[in-house]
Order: sequence, then structure tokens, then C-alpha cells
Amino acid sequence: MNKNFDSKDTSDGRKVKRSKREEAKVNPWTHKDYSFKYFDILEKRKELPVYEAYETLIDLVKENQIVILQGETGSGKTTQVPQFLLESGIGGDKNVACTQPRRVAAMSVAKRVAEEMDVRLGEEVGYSIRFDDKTSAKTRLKYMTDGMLLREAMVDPLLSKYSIICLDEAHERILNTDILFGLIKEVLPNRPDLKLVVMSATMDADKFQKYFEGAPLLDVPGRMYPVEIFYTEEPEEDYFAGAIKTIVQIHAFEEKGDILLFLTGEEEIENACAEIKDEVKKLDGVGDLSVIPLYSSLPPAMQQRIFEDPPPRNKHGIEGRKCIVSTNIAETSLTIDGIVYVVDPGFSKQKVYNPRLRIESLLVSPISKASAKQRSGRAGRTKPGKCFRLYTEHSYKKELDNNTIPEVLRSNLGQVVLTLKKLGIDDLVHFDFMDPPAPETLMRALEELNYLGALNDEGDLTKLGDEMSQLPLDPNLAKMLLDSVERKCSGEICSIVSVLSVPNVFMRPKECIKKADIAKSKFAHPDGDHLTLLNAFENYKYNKEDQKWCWNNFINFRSMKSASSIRAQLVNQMNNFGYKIELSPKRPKEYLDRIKKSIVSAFFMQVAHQERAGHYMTVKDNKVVLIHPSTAIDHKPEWVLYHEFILTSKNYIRTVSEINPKWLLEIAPDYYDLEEFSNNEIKKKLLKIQKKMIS
DNA sequence: GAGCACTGC
Repeated sequence: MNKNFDSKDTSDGRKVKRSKREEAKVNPWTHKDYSFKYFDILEKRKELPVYEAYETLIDLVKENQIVILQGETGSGKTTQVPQFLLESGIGGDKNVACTQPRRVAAMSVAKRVAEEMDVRLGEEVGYSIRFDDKTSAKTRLKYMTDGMLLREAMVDPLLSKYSIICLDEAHERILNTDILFGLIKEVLPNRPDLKLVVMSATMDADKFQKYFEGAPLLDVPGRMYPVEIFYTEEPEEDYFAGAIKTIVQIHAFEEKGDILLFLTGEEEIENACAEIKDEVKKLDGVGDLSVIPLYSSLPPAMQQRIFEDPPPRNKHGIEGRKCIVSTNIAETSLTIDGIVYVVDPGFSKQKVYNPRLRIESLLVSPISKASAKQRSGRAGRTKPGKCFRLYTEHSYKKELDNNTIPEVLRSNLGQVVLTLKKLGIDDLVHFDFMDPPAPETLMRALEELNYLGALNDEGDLTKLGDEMSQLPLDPNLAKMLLDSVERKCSGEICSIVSVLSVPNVFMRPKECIKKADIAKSKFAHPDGDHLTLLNAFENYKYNKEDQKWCWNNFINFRSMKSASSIRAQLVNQMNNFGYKIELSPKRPKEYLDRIKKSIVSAFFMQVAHQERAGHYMTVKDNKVVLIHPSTAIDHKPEWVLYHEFILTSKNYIRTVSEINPKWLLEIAPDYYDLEEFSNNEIKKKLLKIQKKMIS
């Protein structure tokens, strides 16, 4: 049933036609003569494996509404295919879009393709990502993030601007890509002129073809150097120790070439770096080794170190090498040239979601075969390489899953449900997900959105829900912001929401924990962490967003900067709704209560009560929790609201504020229907408060 | 009394 094609299918007759295409001296887009650079680049483009597939691809796209293109690293699919499609004229006057999971990719590929087409970036070729839109009326080929296309679909459900959409890196199965799959599948029958090209590295081709209704598959070879794979003979009991040992052996016995080691997190990586340095010091007659950690929370300047040259020959004339110890960031997001050896212990931290407990947590888990292949491929970018897998060949074959579980099965779907509702998809249970999430996960999301007032009892989007769906925020935070308008504290809440949606703004480097804690205490607000965050943000603004000020106050500049851009975007969006975002010049106690009530309006489902025994227990779930030690609260309030529940060494609630329990009953009476509460201390207390309120 | 894989709008 499935039609499969090989790039070799191109007939000679077609090749003649193609060479004519290349004879042009005048750029059809600009009507100017092509530059010399254009022809230089063209020669290199011709060497890409995908170049051979031009005619086959165009024919397939002409004849089919959906085409699947499989091409490994180095095939050139991301840069060439959208160009080919545009050039072919299949799409007529409409535009070609190509989605990417990551912002940097969308940006850098667009830049490259603009050069290849000899046009200016932002004119015929552009990109569109959050906070940065480099497109114009002239733009015909647009690289964008998946999330951006999803946003566009909210305004233009038929995606009427486009004639061809390429969904790239489909094998990664990012949340947004999966939603686009289902969405575009629904759009296609209503847009017979729209073409979809699903592009991917090696994937489960059968599954993709089945999902995309038997779409033909075009397979393009990659261009990589061979990588020799080594497995351990016996299962490795301690992958950390094994990894250190392997690095030392490579450094002592293997030829020149840099090393990349995959570990799971910041702490592990820092420890490994220290140990590797120690062990290498003990060796005689070896070259110098620079050991470089790499993870996302590392400051950009430190991340740049991975591109440094390896150390020069030492006094014995032996060449040096560098060893990069990295999280999964080096698996897809960052590519480092010159890596010859990859060490893969086979683990990574993965998000898991438990709908019953409503908790997303990170768990160190075995990687998939696809991930292992991706990791080993990192050794063959510039010359033949070697990959040392610290597990047996048997466990690779029998124990590792073929593919990483798609994100849609591991996430809280609150925002997804809101997005789908806004896109006009009412029957979520029958939405055509490539991998449908557990019904319980969907139910949880629907239930929470109903409590927040985003969906009515029929499951339809309310006016509030409609506005929430348009804000680039988690549903809780979106609710908080919209609620603040009527309480006239939108300026403050807008800042709080922005800071809550970026990584932690308070730095706490191991070397100066005390200093950092003192610095933080200057921002501390006795009522809680939400107001503390507001303090920090306002001080950042007051100090003119100065990087030095951040450094001196142990504030994460990167986080603050992005909070600031988010805030600007939110203000803009809120103004579009017709709401003004205003700060109050003075904030008496009553005003602080208003801020806290807005927080309660969104997080009433995340409240804990201090029991007589002294510990905290969460409302409704009845889980015993501890307030995270990072809190700014210096006393033990009876009722607290928390922003997140984190499961690490203990059950912690983090980012906590004191609240008045009366507000819970006032603001969220449906959720606080005490008849549904189990008979415990919390219920008794709330009943008492209720009685007082009535009398 | 202590920990944060990675993305994205």
C-alpha cells in the first residue's frame, strides 16, 4: 500500500531539465544578476545528497497532498527542500513555511537560505520566532518555530497564507509538532491546495505513513563519517565511575580528537569534570586535557568555551584535546565540530507527568535507541569517530525503547487543551493525536480549566478562556493576569507572572552561598515569595536593567532580561484585549491583599495548611509537604499558597505566599465545596471560617 | 534547611 521512493529514482531526462534550471544568470526574485558568492555556494549545494532528489520530490509533492521525507544529518533537507518547493512554483502565489522546534535553528537556517538564494534576510526569505520577526510583505519562504505556526493557526485556522508547510524534525515529537500534525491533518481536506511535507531523521516510517494516510516516503541518505560503536562486555554497575574511567582511557590511548560525554544534570556534570581533571593529573606522558562542562543554565560566556581550540602540544610534544561533559543539550540543540569520541552511559533526565497527583517531575531514565544513535552521530561530523556505549549490546537491542516517549504523553496538557479549544477542536477525545494521551490526563486538564473558569460545564471556551488561550502563558498564570485587571493590580501581577515564567532569578553559586543568601534577603517580603519576586523585578527595573547590578546582587541577568521581554509582550497583548496594565504608586496592605487575591484566583488548587502537629498538608490531596528552604517567609503561616510542588529528596512546595483562607471560599466556591472534602482538620477549619463569613 | 533535562508561544 505504501509507496516508497529512493532518491536514485531520478531519471536522466529529468537531470537535463534540472541543469537548465541552473543556467540562469539572473535571480528571479530580485531580477538582479546573481553574485559570485551565489555560484560558489551553489557548487556546495549540489554536493548535498538531497540535491539528487529534486525532481522526485517535486513530482511527489505535485501528486500527493502529504509527502514524508526521511533524511539523516547532512542530507541538506532543512535548507534545500523548502527552497526547491518554492522554486518549483507548485504553491503558486502563496508562501512556503518550514517549522523548527528551536528558535536558534529557525534563525540560523533562514540566514543560510537567504544567502543561498542571494536575497536579503527578511525579504524573500525570513524567519518568525517569539520576540523576533524578520519577515516582510515580500517574504515567500518563512522559517518559524512550531509554536509560532500554532499561534498563527489561532488567528487563521485554515493557514490560508501558505501553500506548502514543511514540518521539520518531526521525529523529535515535540509537543507543538504533535499538535500541528493533528491540526494540519484536519485542515487538509478543507484546503485541497495545501501541501504538507513531513521531514524527519530516521523515524518509525510505518507509523508515520499509517498516520499520514499512506503518504509516500522519500528516503534521502545522510552525509556523515562512519562511527564505530563499542559496547561494554558486562553491564556497568556505576555508569558515573565507568564514564570517568572511559574518558581517562581514551585520553591515554586513543589518537587525537575531542571527546563528548553525556551525563544527566548540572551537579553530576560538575562532579565529573572535577574527577576527570584529578584522574588525568595522575597520568604520565599524555597531552593536556581541557575539561569543559555544558548545560543550559550555564552563563552564555561559559557555554562558548566548548568552541575553544583544544590545548596545544605540551612540552613533551604531545597534542592536547578537549573533553566536553554535557547534558542532552549537545544531543540536538548545540553541535560541536571536532568531536571524534562520544561516551554514552545511556541515561538522561526525562519529564514524567502523573495526572493523578498533578505533578510533573524529572526522572533519570534510560535513553531510547533513537537517542543513542543521535548521540553516537555526534562523533562523525568532521571525520570517522568512535562511540563508547557503557551498556551491553544486548541491553541496547533488548532493553532500550526504539523511540523516546513523545512529550504529549509526558506532560500536563492544560495549555494544549486550551489551544485546541481555541483552534475550534471541541471533541478532544477524538482529536487525531499520533499518540493519544491517557484519557485521565485530558480529563484532569479539562477539570482544571473548568475550575479556572476557562471552560464552562459543557466544556466550551468562555470569554475568559478565549483570552487565556491567546496569552503565551500557562493557564494558571494567564488566569492570574486576567483576574488582576478588575482588582486593579495588573501592573504588579504582570511583573510577577513574567518572573514566574522564567528560570529562577536568584543565583546561589556553591562558592558563595552565604553572600547570595544575604543578597536575596534584601528583596525578601514577609508575606511571601511572590512579593519577593516582584521586589527583585522592580529593583532590576529601577536599576536600569543593569547587568553589573544583577551580578552584584546575585540576580540571574538572563532570566530577568527574558522576564522583561515577556512582560512587554504581555502588556501588548493585554492592550489588544482593551485592558490597561497599570502599576500603583502606593501599596498599602489592602493593595497587597488585592495582589494576593489575584494569585489565589489562579492557584487556589495549590494550597497547604499547617496542621496542629506542625507539618503542612495540601488541601484536597492531603499530602504532607515541607516549605522549601529557599522561601523568604520567616514565620510559619497557617495557610499558604504554593506555585510548584517539587519531588526531590522530600515533598517540597516552592515559591510560597501566606494567604487568608477566607479568600479561598470567596474566590473559588466551586472548588471549595466543603461537602466534597475528606473529614479532617482542614475541613473543620474551613467550616468554621465559612460559618463566620455567613454570620 | 536545599536543586533546577531541554524546548516553546
